[in-house]
Amino acid sequence: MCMAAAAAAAARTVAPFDNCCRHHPPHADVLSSMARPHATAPHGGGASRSSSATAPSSFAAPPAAFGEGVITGDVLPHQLRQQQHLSIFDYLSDDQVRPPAAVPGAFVAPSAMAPAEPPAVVPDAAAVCYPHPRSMATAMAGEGRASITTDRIAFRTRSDDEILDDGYKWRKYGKKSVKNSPNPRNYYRCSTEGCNVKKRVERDKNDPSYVVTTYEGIHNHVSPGTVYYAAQDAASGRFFVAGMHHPELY
DNA sequence: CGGGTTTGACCCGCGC
DNA sequence: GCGCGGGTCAAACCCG
Repeated sequence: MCMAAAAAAAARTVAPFDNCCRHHPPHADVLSSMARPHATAPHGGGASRSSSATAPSSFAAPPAAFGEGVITGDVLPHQLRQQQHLSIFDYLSDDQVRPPAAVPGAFVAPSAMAPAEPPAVVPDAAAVCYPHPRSMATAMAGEGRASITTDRIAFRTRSDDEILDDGYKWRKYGKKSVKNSPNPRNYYRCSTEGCNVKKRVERDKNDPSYVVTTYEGIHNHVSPGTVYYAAQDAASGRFFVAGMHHPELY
């Protein structure tokens, strides 16, 4: 990805951090990040809010919020608050990791869409890839090329709540017990009309204290819990859109 | 009453 | 072809 695109990506990923600072993002590991270079439809997003009212989420920074980042280190709630005005790259630099290709969960304005680089390999021993079955089949059938790309990203968070408040509204449409795992897998779909983003949530079979969340697709709308706010430049006195915050924060 | 959840049934791809 | 497993559907139910 070119620097301009990276900068644009960084710019659009700062907001979710702001948006989520009222929550308590638990330890989060991005297990994989695979992006289809040319998405079939312009998508975009930011953060999301689970529709599961029964489980108020304590987390609001899934891949959408983390933007183009492979978060492998511990980000404690208070640390996040302190750093809420830093860009995604501030986090990335802390962990000495390079940003992966475009992250499905992030909102991307159609005009901001740019060809993504091949998916980054997460240098994390705990990294687990969750390629889309169809993409996997295609990759395996395609002349031995190993590139597997899809609008899917999986990451895990250490949290008591399985429902992560990422700013979007989700509707549960299925639950399935998975072989070799004592924990059921829950299926969610973005409640926004016309948005086909899905996510799967299940507890890590090896460590139940972790929740593995897999996003598939990219939101074609902004987060319902996100609003733009304007800031005034001290020098010029002009107003400009400075980012996104949740109204409750002020 | 509308929207979300639950849960059994169904569909489909894959391996044998 | 058959069985298995993952993903989705949809009717019933729940809740504010």
